[in-house]
Amino acid sequence: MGSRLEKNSDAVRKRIQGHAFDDEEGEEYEGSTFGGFSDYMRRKKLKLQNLDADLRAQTSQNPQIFRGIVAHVNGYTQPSLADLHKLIVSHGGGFLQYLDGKTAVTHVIASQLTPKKKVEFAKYRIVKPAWIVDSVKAGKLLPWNDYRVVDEGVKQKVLGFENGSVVSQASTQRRGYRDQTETSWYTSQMRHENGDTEEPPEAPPPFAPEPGKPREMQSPVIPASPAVEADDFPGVSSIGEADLLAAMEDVPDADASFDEDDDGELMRPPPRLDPVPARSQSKPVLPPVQSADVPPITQRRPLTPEEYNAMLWQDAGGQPSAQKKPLTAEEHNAILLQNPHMAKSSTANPDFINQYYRESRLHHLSTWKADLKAQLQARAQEKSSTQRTRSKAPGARRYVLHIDFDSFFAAVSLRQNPHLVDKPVVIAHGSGPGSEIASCNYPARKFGVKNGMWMKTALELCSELNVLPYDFKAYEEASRHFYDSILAVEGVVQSISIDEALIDVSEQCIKAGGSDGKGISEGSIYREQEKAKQIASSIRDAVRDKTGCEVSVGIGNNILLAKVALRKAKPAGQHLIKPEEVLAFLGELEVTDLPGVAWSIGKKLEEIGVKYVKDIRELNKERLISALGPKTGQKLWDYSRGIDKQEVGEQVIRKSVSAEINWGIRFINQQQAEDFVQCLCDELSKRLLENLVKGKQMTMKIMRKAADAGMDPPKNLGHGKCDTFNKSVVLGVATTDKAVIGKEAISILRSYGFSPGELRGLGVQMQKLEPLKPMAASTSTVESSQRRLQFKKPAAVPATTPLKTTTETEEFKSSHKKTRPKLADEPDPIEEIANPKKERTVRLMEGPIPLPLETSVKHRP
DNA sequence: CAGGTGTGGTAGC
DNA sequence: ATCGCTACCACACCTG
Repeated sequence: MGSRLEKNSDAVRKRIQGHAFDDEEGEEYEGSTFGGFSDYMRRKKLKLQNLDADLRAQTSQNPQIFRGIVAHVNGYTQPSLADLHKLIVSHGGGFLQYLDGKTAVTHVIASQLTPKKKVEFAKYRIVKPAWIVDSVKAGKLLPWNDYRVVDEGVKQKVLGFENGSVVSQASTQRRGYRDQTETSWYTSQMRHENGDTEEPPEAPPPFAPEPGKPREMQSPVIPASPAVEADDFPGVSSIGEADLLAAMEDVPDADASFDEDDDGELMRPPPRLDPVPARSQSKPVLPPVQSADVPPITQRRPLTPEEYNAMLWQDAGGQPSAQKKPLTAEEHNAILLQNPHMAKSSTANPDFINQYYRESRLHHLSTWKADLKAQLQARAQEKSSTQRTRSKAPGARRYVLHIDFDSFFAAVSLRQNPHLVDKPVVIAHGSGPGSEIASCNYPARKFGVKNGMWMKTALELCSELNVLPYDFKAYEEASRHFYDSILAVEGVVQSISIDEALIDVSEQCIKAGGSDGKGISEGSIYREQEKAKQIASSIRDAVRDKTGCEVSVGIGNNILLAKVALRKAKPAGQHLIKPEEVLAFLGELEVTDLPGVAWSIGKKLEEIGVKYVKDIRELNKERLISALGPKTGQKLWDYSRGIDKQEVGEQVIRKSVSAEINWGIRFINQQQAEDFVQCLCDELSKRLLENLVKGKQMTMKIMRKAADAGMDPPKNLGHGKCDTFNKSVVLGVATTDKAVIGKEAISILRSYGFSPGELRGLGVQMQKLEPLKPMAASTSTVESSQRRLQFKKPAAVPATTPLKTTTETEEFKSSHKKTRPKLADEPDPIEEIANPKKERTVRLMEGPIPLPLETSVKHRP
């Protein structure tokens, strides 16, 4: 296995090669030679002062094989520095005269290096000039590895590898986030204040506007939105291109967001983080176009779908033309988003985040689960504080019920459409090929349709599929009835999801058996089992009664067995696994039927000859552990023998809060990406407040289009094949402040220097959580967690346990008294809680949020 | 070896 | 068209 560094390096190479490939595809570059001035007169005349930009513009018909590369030449070379410079720039590369150790040169070109230089350049890829020359001759980017100056054996620690990918569309790149800020933005700011200047005077700042570039090129013209209309699209060149470019420019006050909190040095970003025009950041290789050529946007009409398609088709490389080159990711997105339907469902829509979360089933499932977990914990805590009798006899038999709706979404939605119950039905947003099937009824399953499947596949299996829409509100209601029924049973309850729960009813069953639950008394065991079956049966009746839907129940002596029994129980049934059946039952299951075993572990097991659970028993524990790791190995060893030590209802406190979106992400400039990240951080901050926690560590998650992935993934507005990048930063102090979180997140995003158009997914996460305030905990914890899903009257007992009682209490007191400088824009948590109405308005769910309390309180322990 | 970070896998419909 | 979330665990690898 390669190291992460090597893996990233591979990714970079793939990407570089991918670019070369993209560029070759669909365009004829034959005959274009270095300099490539032959087409010059055919091109629009451009007033440019910047030599590199000029050269690029003149030679954009050359294969842009060095796109994404930023080179620096060291020492005497053959060909000369000037010639290499021309070669690189005329083929899409970036060039830096100075190597200040901070800008992200991707390659250093040198014929040879002194030992000292080798050390100095240790973090760069050092290649021979022949790499450039040969690549140009070949018309494609050759692997730089073949032209290493430093021996293969020597570990070249390449700049930026640790940041993920070095090579991006950007001609220059920022240093890694860690390089700029050791721990957080604050510390870097401190260093700045101490006069640690980072830029040698002669070196241009990495992301500053290129000197000599006409100013109007770098500033903004039109925000991209559905409002952007175009009158014509004469191809992707001349005016059409100019339109797009204009639309892609940043808005004028790009740094306004950083200036608004003007209350001290702390809030000002370090100079190198200043927002810069998208042009210099994301589109360095593009020939600049005069804005004067852009007709006023208001004069244009929307494009017809055919026109969009035609444009995108050109992008796909169908038309060989010396004039045209593949669109950049930003150009592509700009065209895509001209389609109002696309714009509405993507980041181009200002209300995107709200709209998205309102419709995302996975978001709902996750938040429901978190809510339920919090409530059940509160309940358990309340219970244990009132009755201290939870003394489980060790070694006694246990009876666990796993209860679950049959095709939950489908069953609930079908109540409105009873005529379809015997027909194949799925729940999905639409019937397009990439629409995901959230739930399918049993008639549909007979065709092989499965949850999570894309519509395209499902329709191939079953052409007469009926698609019903989601009804999240109805699901919540059904769930409430479900949990009412579950909680009416005497036992320990654990929520698995909106429609699924575990109950440990051992106590009841053993009592019914009339023994201590340990000895082998057949009569007792029989009576225990019958009791469990009877409980299951009554739950099924109760839920059917209240919801009109079927639930199935698996019964076993531990969670594992209850879970696998449930598989056999479905649909509309129940199944109890007797102790003497356990080994035979489990043995015939495939390993991927075990909880926690899916395709990845399944594949690993297959490689060592394991397909069925019984095969696991043939392996010794060491073999299993060496293949899967110590924990997983041990767990599967146990599982295969029916052993599962986990208890129902084990309390786990929340360790992270996050918000991410990996669909509909289509930016056409850096500013949009950053604005979106800020919105995500606002959302995250809101969720922190709702959960009454603050976080000390933030992680930014980024998905970027894989080098070999097309611009448009098979799923509409989906993320397609991506590389993922995570970076975390430890904040000096735990916070909920969206401004602070946003700055850090944006800073990390920038440090990668990705082309905004290639971003496909973004997320922010807070960890190292601390409780927010003591007051909060006693007044409204329960409320905050029950705002959305409520099956029970709020308990009088706080739901959250302080993480560490002693220190936390201290911290509460101090933070309460201390007049810490209030950061701009920071909501006062106490204030927030004192005025819950403010919070109530925020929630995403439709309809009145607080569900009627009376209906849900059926049982009081 | 205890601690960190980043990556990957899994679960729910 | 389409709504590919989110919390948690485990692991690999690194540092001191």
